[in-house]
Amino acid sequence: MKPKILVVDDEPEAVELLEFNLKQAGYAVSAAGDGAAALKKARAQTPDMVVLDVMLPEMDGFELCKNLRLEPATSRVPILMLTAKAAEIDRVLGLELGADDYLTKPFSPRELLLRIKKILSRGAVAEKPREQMRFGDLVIDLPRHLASWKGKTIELTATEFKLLTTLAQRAGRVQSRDQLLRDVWEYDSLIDTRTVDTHMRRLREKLGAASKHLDTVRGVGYRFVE
Amino acid sequence: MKPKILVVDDEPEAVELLEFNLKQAGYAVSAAGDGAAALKKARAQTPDMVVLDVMLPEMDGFELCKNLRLEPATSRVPILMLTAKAAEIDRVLGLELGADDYLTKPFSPRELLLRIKKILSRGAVAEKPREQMRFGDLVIDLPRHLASWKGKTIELTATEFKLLTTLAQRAGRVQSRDQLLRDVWEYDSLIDTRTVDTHMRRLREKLGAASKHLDTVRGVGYRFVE
DNA sequence: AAACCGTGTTACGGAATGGTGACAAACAGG
DNA sequence: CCTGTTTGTCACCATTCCGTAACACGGTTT
Repeated sequence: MKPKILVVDDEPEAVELLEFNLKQAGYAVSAAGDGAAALKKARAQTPDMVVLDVMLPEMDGFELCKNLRLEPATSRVPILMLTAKAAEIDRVLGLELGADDYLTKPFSPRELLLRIKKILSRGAVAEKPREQMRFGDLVIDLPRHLASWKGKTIELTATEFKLLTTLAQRAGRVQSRDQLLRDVWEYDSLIDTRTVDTHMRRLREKLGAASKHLDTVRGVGYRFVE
Repeated sequence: MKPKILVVDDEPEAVELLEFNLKQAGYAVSAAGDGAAALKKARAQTPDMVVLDVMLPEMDGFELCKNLRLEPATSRVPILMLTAKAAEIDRVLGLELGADDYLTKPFSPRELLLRIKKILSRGAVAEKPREQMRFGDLVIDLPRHLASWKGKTIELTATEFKLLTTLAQRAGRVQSRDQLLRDVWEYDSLIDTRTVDTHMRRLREKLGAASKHLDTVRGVGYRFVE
């Protein structure tokens, strides 16, 4: 599972540039153009990191940073601040705001990626994906894009495979349909759809006996059990 | 009011060194030499933070960390791990253990104090909902969406589960029916309050012996007791 | 002691939920 | 351009779940 990064900047070109570079580097990126939207997205997605421009309309970066720290859901998410003035640095990193690092504009993409990597590797969150998983007779191999049951490979389509791996990597924890739509389909909008159900059905059909690992939690979502 | 810090290490000299530095910096310090003693002290004092050496006789640091997280009284206390090997870091900070930060030996006192200050400044505000709770033989696991009694899972519907967790997270405090309707059902209007009663009954029935945790407070509401 | 209040208990019909089969659009490969 | 596969959506149905009403019970008040 790629680390999720939330980019907050009011200039569309800046967002686009950041987004391109981060995606290139293998991160999952979402963006927000103002403080209110950023708070909302952060709450909903709990990203692994927030990259945040100080200059924002309405709620400025400082304010947003404080708010992120105040909410239980986001208080521990690392924050990287983008600032124009070197004079602000002390305040940014101080206890009052508690950002994890800063960058002064202009900066190179390489510089940015280095900072991000450093913060994430420091271990704030960073749940690195397991490349191969085995649950009894069920083996899932990510790089080979293969799933097998008792040594016999199971033919899965791309979506089915991604759904299976997403569930398996969070084994034990229930995933809501919305979460799955975001993580597997990469939808932002919350369309009410039975799509997830249908794909679960197809997945179960193909897995056969191995489908005992896929639990339905009525009223909540689905869960992979070991 | 000085923040209380519990230091856990089996080497007396190490404890002394830590104690000196922390007291110098204005913290109230207590110490424990092994896992069992640490658990007992943590329960009794509920410190603001635990500094914990991984290498311990009997119960090692990992085990202790897990146990601290499981008990309601200490599950939210930030933990700073002292570890010798960089290889262990992932596990320490991962979901399984959930320490808040780590330091590799050897480290300077200044470094230690910086980490502590940072964690405390953040954790003071962050009352994040507990993901797992244990009350005697009753275990409630939010992400897995599972409740169990003496290791045996209890089948609960979505609403019943939410009702149980809502009460358990505010253990000790009485919740009025209106409050429960707001928090569990997310209703604004005042509908028939007997709905809560009915669900409490179903919950008690399914919990069996564990229903001793659910108190009725006549004329007020319900309360979860430990 | 009787009326009363708050809660426990039981039962039931409507509503929500998820499984299933079918289908058409989108897509990929030759 | 054709063909077979994949994928999102829909309608239908069995099942489960939930809210309400009605009644029973015990403690409290008058």
